[in-house]
This record gives sequence, C-alpha cells and structure tokens, in this order.
Amino acid sequence: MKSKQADQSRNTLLQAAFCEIHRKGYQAASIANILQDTGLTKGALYHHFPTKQSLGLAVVKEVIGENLAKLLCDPIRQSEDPVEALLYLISHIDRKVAPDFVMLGCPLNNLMQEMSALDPEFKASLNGILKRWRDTVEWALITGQKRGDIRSDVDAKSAALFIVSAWEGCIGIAKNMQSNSAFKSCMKQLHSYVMSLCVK
Amino acid sequence: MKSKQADQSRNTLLQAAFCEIHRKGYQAASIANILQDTGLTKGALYHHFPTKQSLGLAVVKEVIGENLAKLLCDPIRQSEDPVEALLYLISHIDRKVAPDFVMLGCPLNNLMQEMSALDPEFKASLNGILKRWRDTVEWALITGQKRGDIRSDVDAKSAALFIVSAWEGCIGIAKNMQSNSAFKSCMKQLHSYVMSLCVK
DNA sequence: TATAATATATACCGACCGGTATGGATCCGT
DNA sequence: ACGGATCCATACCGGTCGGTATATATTATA
Repeated sequence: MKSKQADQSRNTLLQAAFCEIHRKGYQAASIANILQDTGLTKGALYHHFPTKQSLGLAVVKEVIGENLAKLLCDPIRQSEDPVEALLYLISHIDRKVAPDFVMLGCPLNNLMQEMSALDPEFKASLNGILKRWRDTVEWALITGQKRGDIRSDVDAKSAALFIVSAWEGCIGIAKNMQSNSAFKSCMKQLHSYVMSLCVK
Repeated sequence: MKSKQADQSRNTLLQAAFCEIHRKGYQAASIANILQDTGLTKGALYHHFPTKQSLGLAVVKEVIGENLAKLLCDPIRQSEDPVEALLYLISHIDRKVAPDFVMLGCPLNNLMQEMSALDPEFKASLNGILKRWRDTVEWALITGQKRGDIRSDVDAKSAALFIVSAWEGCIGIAKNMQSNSAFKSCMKQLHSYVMSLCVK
C-alpha cells in the first residue's frame, strides 16, 4: 500500500523537475533548484528516484509523453475525420498550450536535441514518444486515403515523418526568434503542405 | 603586429571548442576537455578569450556562421538559377557534410535550442546567422518569381521561413532517430514542397 | 641586443554539482 | 499499541566546474 502523501510528493517533484528541465535543459537542470521550488529536500527526491537520470526519464515518460499523447494523439485518434483533426491541430495548437511554450520550445524536441546523442536510454524513451506521434499522423493520412480525402499516391509514412519534423522545426525556429507570429506563419505553411496532399 | 603562432593557437582552440560544443552542447562543454584535445592550457585559452561565453560566441560567429554561409548561402547566391541551386542543396546536402553531421545534428540548430532562451547574446548571434540563411532562401524564391519559375502568389518570406524551419526539423528528427535514411526521406518531402511552389 | 609586449604554463580558488549516510518522523498492518 | 516499513530532513563528501594569480617563455620593437 502506498500513501497519498508520498504520491503527491512524487508528483510535485516530477512537475518541478519538468519545469526546470523545460527551462534549462536536462544537464543544466539543478537538483537544488528543483527542490527549492517544491519545498522538499534531497531525502525526499532520492527516496523516489535513485538518480537524476531516473528522474529525467520519469519526466519524459510520465509528464512529456502523457501530455503529448493527450494534446496531439488523442484528438486525432478519436476523430471521425482524422485529417480534419490534424489540420485543426496545426492551425490552432497555439491556443491549446501555455503561452510560454513557444518561448521555451517543445519539451520533447528540446530533450531530443540535447540528449539523444548522449544517452541511449533517453534516446529510446524519447523515440518511443516520437514514434507514437508519427504513427498517429500516419494513421490519419491512411485513414484519409481510405475515406478519399488524401491522394492515393501519397506515401503516408514519409509524409507523416515530414509533418512531425517540420512541426518541431517550426517550434524550434520560432523559439529562437522568440516570436509567436513567426510560429503561426510557419504552421500556416505546414497546413498548406498537408492540404497539398488532399485530393483537389 | 600579431604572431602567426598566436593566431594558430586561437584557431586550434576555436576548432576544438566547436567539436566539443557540437558533441556535448555549450553548457556541458568542458574547458578542460577542449584544452586536452589541443595540448594547450588555460593560460592560452584565457589569453585569447576572456570567458567561456566569449569562446562560445566566437565559435558561433567564426566557425558555425562561416561554415553555414559557405555551405548554403554562397551556392544559392552565386547561381544563375537560385531555385535550382536550392533544390540541389536540399537533395544533396547529405553528401556535402561530414557523415556524423546527421548523428550530431546541425550545430546552429543545436545551439539555438539550447541557448536562445537562456542567453540573449547567443540568441542575437544565432539569430543573425539564421536570418542570413532565411534571407538567402527568400531571395532565391523572389528571383525565381522574377524568372517565372515560382508561382507569383507564393509569399516568399513565409515560404522561406518554413523551408528553413522544416530543414532544421528534418535534421533534428533524424538526429534523434540516428537515421540517415530518415533524413533523406524527410528532405525528399521538403523537396516536393518546394516543387509545389513552382509553376506547373 | 636590450626591453617591452605578447603568449603560454602551472598551481590554485570558491562555488556548485550529484550523490550518500544517518537519524528522525510518520504511517500501517497486526 | 507496538514494531516495522515507508517517507523525508540534515549534514556532509569527493569531484568538477569556470576562472584567477603569477611566473615563465617567446616574440616584436628600438
């Protein structure tokens, strides 16, 4: 049996770690800073997570992965017209996330860029999340083909890979420019790319 | 008058710093590691660069900026058919860079993701490099419109922003997947996007 | 060649890092 | 209510970090 209080502490730590990592990156994220935000101490942290790496991986799986699934995958998979749902997400994603998300970048992409070449465990975990997203987009395109919305000559797998890549690229560039309008302009072009996959 | 030997030392340090930063990122890049590669010591480094930040900024400006200009901007600006040059670069960029570039990612994008939200000087310098690239692509599209290759209803500025964003996105995702073939597949889609801007 | 300026090496510093050891508080099944 | 497990706080450790002070070697100038 596990106590409610302990679970709450674990959650508090996860959330604070997510914020610190989102702002500074994983390597620059300081255990001391994370703890300062929570009011807890090292005793609590190292009780729930044996190492900083395990904390980071838990953030990836339980916070970033979950959020991305809820934000992007679920709406597409639950829609009767997945392509329309995808296009809607591309157009309106900026309204569905916190305003500082463009400034801080996509948590998934940030960590991929930082950690994939350094730590195979991070790479594997991040890749899993990415693949789920890619597969969802691919599924939307294939479903669109079956419904007659997407041209049959479109290679769904390649197109899905590109959509996800360009998406992350748009956030990344907008983050560097610290410009919300650049992000919207960029996503508009992605929208028109997806439209170009549709039957006339 | 400056000595040849001193300039060479400075260059050695810059190059070693670039490699270390490319592999680990700026924050995780260790002064000690950089020096170990060069055979020089802190005395030399801190004679040429007052701080780690100034070393990083010099790497951005003198190594990354120069390389990107030579690799991407110059071929487009010097071509009589800039759109063709752009398409050629998109198709063949993987042959023009070291084989580990896909594995380590684009040095410019890596630093943008890591540093833009943390350090305004890095942000400004990286943004300058990015803008030069964006402007080059925009110029290629506008020139293409004048030549009748690109549709006149294309918003060159937005399209250029998207092309650069998607480009970096492709490298980023391929880096995470550690897959050269994914990169090529992704760039192929970018190629078809640019083709979709051309007159039939 | 004497001298001043430049260039590099070495030893050292305080700050911060992730991690550990240990003791106390709290909860929980019996 | 008692004993054991879970949960958390405190103090501390070795190591690494960027940076500095200083002495020495090299080079440029006169």
